[in-house]
Amino acid sequence: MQQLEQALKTALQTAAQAVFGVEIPAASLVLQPTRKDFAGSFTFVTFPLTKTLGKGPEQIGQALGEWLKASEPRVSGYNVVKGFLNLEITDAEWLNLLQTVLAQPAGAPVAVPGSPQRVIVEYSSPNTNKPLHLGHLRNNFLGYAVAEIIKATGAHVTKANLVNDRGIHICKSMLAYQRFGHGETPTSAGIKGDHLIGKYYVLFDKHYREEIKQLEAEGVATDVAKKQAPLMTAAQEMLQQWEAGDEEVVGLWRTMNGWVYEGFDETYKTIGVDFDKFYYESDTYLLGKARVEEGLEKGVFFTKENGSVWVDLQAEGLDEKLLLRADGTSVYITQDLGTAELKYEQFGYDSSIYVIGDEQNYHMQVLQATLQKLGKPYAEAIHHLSYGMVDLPSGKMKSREGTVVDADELVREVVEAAKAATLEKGKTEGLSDSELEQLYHMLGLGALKYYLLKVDPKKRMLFNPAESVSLEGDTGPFIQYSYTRTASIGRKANEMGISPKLDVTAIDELHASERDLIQELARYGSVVGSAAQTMSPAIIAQYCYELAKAYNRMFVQVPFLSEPDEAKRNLRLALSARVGEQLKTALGLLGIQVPERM
RNA sequence: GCCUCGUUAGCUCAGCUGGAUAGAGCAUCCGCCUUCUAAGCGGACGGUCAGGGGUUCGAGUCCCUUACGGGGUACCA
Repeated sequence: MQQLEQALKTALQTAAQAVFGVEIPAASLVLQPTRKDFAGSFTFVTFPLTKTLGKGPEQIGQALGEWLKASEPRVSGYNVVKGFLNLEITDAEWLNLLQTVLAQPAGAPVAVPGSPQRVIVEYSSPNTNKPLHLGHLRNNFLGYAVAEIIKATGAHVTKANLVNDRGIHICKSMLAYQRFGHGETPTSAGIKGDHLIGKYYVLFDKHYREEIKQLEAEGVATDVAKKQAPLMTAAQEMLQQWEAGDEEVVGLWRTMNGWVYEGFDETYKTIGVDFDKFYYESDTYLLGKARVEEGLEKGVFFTKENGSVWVDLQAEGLDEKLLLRADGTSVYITQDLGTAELKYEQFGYDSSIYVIGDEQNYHMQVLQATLQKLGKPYAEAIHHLSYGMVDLPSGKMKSREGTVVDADELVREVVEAAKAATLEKGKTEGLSDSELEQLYHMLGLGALKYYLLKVDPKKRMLFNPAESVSLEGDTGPFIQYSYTRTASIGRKANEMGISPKLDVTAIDELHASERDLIQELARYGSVVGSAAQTMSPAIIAQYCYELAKAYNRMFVQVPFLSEPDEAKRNLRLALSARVGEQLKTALGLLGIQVPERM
């Protein structure tokens, strides 16, 4: 595709030289895809040339078009509408393009010049005090997809999960468990470990609020009550015990975190995300202090009277930021400084991506600026894939108000919806029970993943339950369905004993739907490139949709197996097979699997 | 207050470095299954691109401004 465009650009320059004796400035030498309602495939805008040439836009278009039609073999025709020169490409050139596409396997790495080679993507990064919810799903799907997309550019990618396994929030669950748990376990309760812990986190909050209410009734001011409530002080005590290595507390912490990890593992498995490396905040939270020391020695950080350590980022347009508390304990950013260094030591990345919600934009700026102050070589390599919140039709998700959408439950629902729809269609006789279960799972998750990934990550999005399980239109199952059509055609061809040999020389004319499809297929490389660069799986999702649509249009317009002309039939079978492979790999980048039948 | 992001069809979203009559899906309505999967295809309806200025051959896109909304601005994470 790029070669074709490049060739046309050079031809345009030659044309301008031959006809007008001038050079087209690089800025004006832009080709854009022709709008659907006009004939042609590439459009050159002649407006910018009117000044230098002193001629009308149409006149210029006519002259250039005429020259190209006569002298450029790739151009079969042209038309001029106002300042737009639309170029039509010969079928031979389209077939040429198809051959270069087919020369590479569909899953072959797409080289992107100047793209990073060693990449680490940190995503998921859950707290271990409650189960995953809808917001985590967006994070997980984004992280997984971005990692896969960058892999597709040939880079070496490490998927990392920084587990936030320590802190006051964990102690709250632990404390509630101690008080009200009666030795309950996930097995004895028959509840997934993460949900069990989540139950106690909620329980803590409930009792805590009762205590506050009671204190308030006794005439204590609200903010004082919040600090003085017995449960809160007990939780803080527990955190100190934990940091001091108290055996009982640490033991309980290990047990309860263990339950949570079992629960998370199960969820990760069902939603199909994975990690190459786990970091635990309990291991890394002290590492940042060494970086703070380093900054003080280098004189880029400073100490206030009370002993707290700060960095002054006002020159960078930020504020003074605290790096270490007066009592010497670390804050949020302290740990991040440590983890960044650790990751660099272990993986030597030239790009380190953090998949974190956009409420932390400022924090990430501070992190990067602070690392720059320290003169860290990897500071520039830090990229924040900042994504927007997922809103519900009822408004914001708030865990305290119980308006969160639980991840496990949501997955069950989408799979159930896929099952119901599949049974209704009744096209799956002959599949075994386990194959059917797999199919429902693929479709349900396909719908959910596509739904969450098709929106630009940076934007806040609305989660509409009905639309997330929808199977029609711009949805995952629509694309999966298109894939099964290619698979079906392939099977039938096999049964009929056809092993298509593509002979492009025997084809005199292409159908419009075939040209469109070739153009779609040829775009894939640049699509992956820009998705990787902008860290946007939405671009891949859109592409899958466009490709599937182009295929379906062709599917209803021309015959495949019953095409009498053998050369044409083979071309279509080759196109169909390629579309299937391409859809499979592209959906794979989004973590979406494809069934052979549905 | 300051910083930052957003506002496109009834709803959910596309719209690449400014380019043609602003595009999809859903919803509503109308067609198409005795030939390869109708989870499909075609068509209709639907827009003062939040408002106002500016830059230019040309602005949804760039600049300024107003309104509304989100997020941030903690010795919380």
